[in-house]
Amino acid sequence: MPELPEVETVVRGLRPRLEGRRLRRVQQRRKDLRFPLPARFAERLTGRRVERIERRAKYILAHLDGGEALLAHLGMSGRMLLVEDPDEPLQAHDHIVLETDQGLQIRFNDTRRFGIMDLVAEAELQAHWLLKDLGPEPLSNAFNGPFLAERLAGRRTPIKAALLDQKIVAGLGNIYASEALFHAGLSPRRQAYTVQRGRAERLAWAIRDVLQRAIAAGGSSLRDYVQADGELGYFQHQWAVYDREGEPCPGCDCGADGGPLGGGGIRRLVQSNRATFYCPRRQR
DNA sequence: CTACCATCCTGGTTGC
DNA sequence: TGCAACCAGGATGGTA
Repeated sequence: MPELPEVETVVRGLRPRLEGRRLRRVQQRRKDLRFPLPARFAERLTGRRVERIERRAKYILAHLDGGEALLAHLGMSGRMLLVEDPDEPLQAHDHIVLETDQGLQIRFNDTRRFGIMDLVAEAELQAHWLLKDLGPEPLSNAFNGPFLAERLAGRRTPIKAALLDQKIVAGLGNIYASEALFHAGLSPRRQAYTVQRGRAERLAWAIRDVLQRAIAAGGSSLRDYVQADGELGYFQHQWAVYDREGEPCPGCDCGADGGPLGGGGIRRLVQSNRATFYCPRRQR
């Protein structure tokens, strides 16, 4: 599930339990996730103190003493489970277990194994191949209407696809891309280069707003997804269009029959092999 | 550049 | 009920 708000929620859950703690035991239960884990992964983590945890786009960065950082990505199904009792049996797909000097375990569980972990020297972090091309943080001051307009200029790809491009904005995924376009009143099919000036301003604002509201709600929980602290986010109840095909969108009579634009409510379409949801009345 | 597709993997849901 | 097809929050890489 993890897009920016979910990763931010996980980071906030991990911080109080991990920052300042030393890793006394690390288990690596398979040699790879999406990519091979680095050489001597568990040994290099064991005994290290976690100085600070931060989020960059959908990545989790745990800065360690000794000059390295643990880089983690949750992929599609990755979860960080906090387990108080180290004797609790491991579950299927628990791939990595970090145990702190207080006896708390953080179990990285990832059924589909699209997740990533790597150990990177601090000095090489900026240039890391997974991080170096990322666009700006959408919640930072660097991200605004004029910036977005400039990045979209000349691009013939649909705006929905452009929003999923992590080089343009870092951290949006399939759910929040649909949601942001709805709130900005822009059709997902619109060519990216036509989003300029006022439209870019509205879209940048909608992106920030939807991400901030999702973070405030603790992210969106699907199926059994649980945050690091065991709580369930509830932003999925505030989705305006995502996964709501056929329902009327909020504050619009698009569900009603008739009218020049027809009815039937929220529509689903496939772009770049991904589902997009939108309201044909409110989004142009 | 861009569009499209396959790919990595598992498991839940849908439809016949 | 059984089973196969389809679908899923990400992201890359190859091809045309």
